[in-house]
Amino acid sequence: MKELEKQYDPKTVEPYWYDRWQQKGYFHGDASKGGTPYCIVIPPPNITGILHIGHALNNTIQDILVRWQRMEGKNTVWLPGTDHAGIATQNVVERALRKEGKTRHDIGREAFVGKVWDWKEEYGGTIIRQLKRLGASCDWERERFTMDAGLSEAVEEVFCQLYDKGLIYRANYITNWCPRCHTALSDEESEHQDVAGKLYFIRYPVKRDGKLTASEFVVVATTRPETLLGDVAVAVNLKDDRYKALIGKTLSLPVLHRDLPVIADDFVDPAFGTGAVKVTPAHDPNDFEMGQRHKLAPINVMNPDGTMNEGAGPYAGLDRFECRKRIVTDLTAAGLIEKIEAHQHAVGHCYRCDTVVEPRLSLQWFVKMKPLAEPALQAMLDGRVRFVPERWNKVYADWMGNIRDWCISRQIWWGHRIPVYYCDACHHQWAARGKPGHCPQCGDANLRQDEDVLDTWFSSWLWPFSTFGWPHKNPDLALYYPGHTLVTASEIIFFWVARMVMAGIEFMGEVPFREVYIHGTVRDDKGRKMSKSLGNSIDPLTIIEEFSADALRYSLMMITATGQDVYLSNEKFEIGRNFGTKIWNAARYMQMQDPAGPVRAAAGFDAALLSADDRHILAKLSQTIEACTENLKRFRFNDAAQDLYAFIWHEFCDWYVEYSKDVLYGQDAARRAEVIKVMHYAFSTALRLLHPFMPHLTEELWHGMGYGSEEETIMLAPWPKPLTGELAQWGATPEVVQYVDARHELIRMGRMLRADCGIAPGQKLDYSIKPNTPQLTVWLKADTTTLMSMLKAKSVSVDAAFVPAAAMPSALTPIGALYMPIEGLIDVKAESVKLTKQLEELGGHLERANMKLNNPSFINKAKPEVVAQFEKSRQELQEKFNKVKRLLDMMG
RNA sequence: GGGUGUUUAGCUCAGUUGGUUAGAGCGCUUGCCUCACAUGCAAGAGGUCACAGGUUCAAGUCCUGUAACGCCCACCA
Repeated sequence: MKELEKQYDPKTVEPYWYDRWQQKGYFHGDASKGGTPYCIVIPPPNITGILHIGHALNNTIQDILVRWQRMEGKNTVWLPGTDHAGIATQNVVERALRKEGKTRHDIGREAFVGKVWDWKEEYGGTIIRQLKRLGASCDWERERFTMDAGLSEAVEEVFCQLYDKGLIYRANYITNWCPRCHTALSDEESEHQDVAGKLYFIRYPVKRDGKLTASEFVVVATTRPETLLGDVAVAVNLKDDRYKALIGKTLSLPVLHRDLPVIADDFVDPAFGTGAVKVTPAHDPNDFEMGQRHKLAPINVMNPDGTMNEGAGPYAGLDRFECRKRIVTDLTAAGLIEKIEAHQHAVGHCYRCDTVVEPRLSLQWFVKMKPLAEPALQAMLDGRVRFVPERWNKVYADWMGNIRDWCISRQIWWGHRIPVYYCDACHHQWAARGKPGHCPQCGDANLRQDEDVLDTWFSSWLWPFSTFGWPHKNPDLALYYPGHTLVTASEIIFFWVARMVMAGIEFMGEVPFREVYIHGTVRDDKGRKMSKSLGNSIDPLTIIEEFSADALRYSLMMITATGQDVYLSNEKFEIGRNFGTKIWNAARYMQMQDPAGPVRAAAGFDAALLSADDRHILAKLSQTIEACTENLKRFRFNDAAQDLYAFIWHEFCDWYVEYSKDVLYGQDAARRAEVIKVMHYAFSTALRLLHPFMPHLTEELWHGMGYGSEEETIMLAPWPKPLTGELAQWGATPEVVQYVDARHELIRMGRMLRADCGIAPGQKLDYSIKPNTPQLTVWLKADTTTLMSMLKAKSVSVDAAFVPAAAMPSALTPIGALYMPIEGLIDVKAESVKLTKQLEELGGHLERANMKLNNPSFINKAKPEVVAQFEKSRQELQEKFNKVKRLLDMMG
């Protein structure tokens, strides 16, 4: 126990406690200790990354869950680590290399990969250090990297299993190609962006009897004129009368003068463009399929870097966009451009470098996804894994249901090299774990390994079990798999979450986590995504510097409604800072009153000495425990944060501390001791609830106040339980709560009157409250009309008989008396619900009765007495109905 | 094109199974450096709950439609 400084100093306090927690090993989970596991794996940030505000949000949420569950006594692991981020990291190192005037090809594969490792050693830990500054209670002893030995082993194992099962294949196919990164991309890595492009209408001359006709053309529309160099046909719809006669005829490809057949294909939509489509199998996925259907060999006219190759004839060597310009110029000169229209369409962009993606034919590796997706979809439908908020279930299901094969090969050097080997002697090809010495078929030792590396996500999708030592069986894997919760943003549901579910089921036989909490995206105050290029990003470390890590964490939680996007600006962080200051000062107040208070508080209360206010704050505390816990269970972090804020600031500080001053500065020693006990009880409990949100401040106060011994930590203090039994024991009944709440209302009204009537704050007024009909008598210098209207606005009843003038101090004018009915308050909601049920029942009867009476067959068949009797009872019912309705109206 | 989210105070947002007077923070107005806290205290003003219908005794909340903005997915060249 030490005296609290006047000013809280997070800059020294926060790192102090974080280091201590780490030294003491509080973050580490030990499988041999057994118990109920609670495991979260971190979405591994890229080694190229620096902590941005989205990470801060994501990791604060995870830390809150983990710290809460740790206090609940679970065997907790939050497994941290980083992702090697293939393309992104390679780009960074290549850029550095370029500054030296070199390319990766100049230094060779091995040296380049060595350089990336060097870079990783030097800079790859940045984000980890930043997570520590945030207060993340990760199990750092378990830190993993997607390229470390264990994970690489898992990657090879998975590749071989899928390969041997026939789920991995190699094929020539149109893939998304990034000409800047020189690699294929998966569909997910190609981001569609709307682009204001142009639709070029180009004339293809028709040949008759092998000769060009001067005036006959087929006009095709395209957004990428340069690809016409790779055309092998023009397609029309069989049902399109305009072109029927041309099917089977020959056209001449502009510029290159190649002969192109006119073919018929259902794919062509007669309503779009001109109804005639150029067929370019090497540069368009649809055309590729058409080419296959019609057995037309593709012509590739582009190099991997996006320049035109020798197939482009005179345009060889030009960049694709330069070529586009030139070809349009040339076509225009030749009179072959019919028109050019503006055309808005979606174009794929590389998710790493934002270059326009080129659909391009190349030899790539793929994973067959359907067999993996079906059980993963089923797991969600069964509820074995569920998304919060629920709406993401549908997004997940849609993707799983329409899944396409996953292109997993990348033409880069940084990553897990594809473990496929080729024997040139016998042309055998196989996948192997570890580096094989010779060909298993012919024994030849002259082997080649595939040059490509795997998609980064091919290691990420194994993260929940590869990090625990899979494929080797071990106690960690047995206890901590499957994990409990996954916390992430919606952007990587397809990249990562969905694929982890598939891998978990395929290789572990069970989903990797039970629930997936999808939080919102952090945006700036104009609704834009935070990004470096926009210059609108808020650097969490700057915020930590200016406010504190706890302030950052708490503020983020206050404004993050479940799954909603967060709009952020700098001043939002004042919430957390001010809250921290408030708490600090409340603690100082208590310490000043009685430094030994916490010790005495441990003794428990003497119920007979508790006042209504004491009981009230204890009841509110219990409500807060319950609400806060429930809200954490439901991922309602903003509500939980709000609960704590309202309790600590408004109940505890605004009311209870103020109330306590009367007692603590007073003479009644027994009451004084009791109030101090209550105060410490409430405060220390609130600190525990707040710990997951503001870990450093709460630990500092836990020790500063002396709630735990030097060797203890609030991190492992038990999570508070609602005080159901205790409240009854202490006499903290709902009536007491209602009474005190009502009195607060009265006091507020008194203050209002003071303020409105201009009574100086220093001037004492005489408020008297009588039991049962607590009456506030106010003497004020104001007229009755004013008071009446004020009271009316607050809908408080005013006794018609004012206090007799004789009873007033002569210097003041009596103006009114205020009544607050405490006994006999009607629970309008409960009563209404009761009546509503009655009404529904009556309504049902009534409707049936009406139906019967309106039914001709009933009237005809029934005896008149029966009808009369029926009519009578229907009227009675109606009356009853109206009565209930009137009652309801009165209450409403 | 399909899906999905948002629209509530000047601003940023809560508002759970429909139910008492629609809340919070910031900002604003007024008065206070009152012995924990001016990063504070007390009081106040400020709302046609996007719009139009509907269901209900009762709608910010449920249903139908409309509009604006946003996000995701998508091989009409």
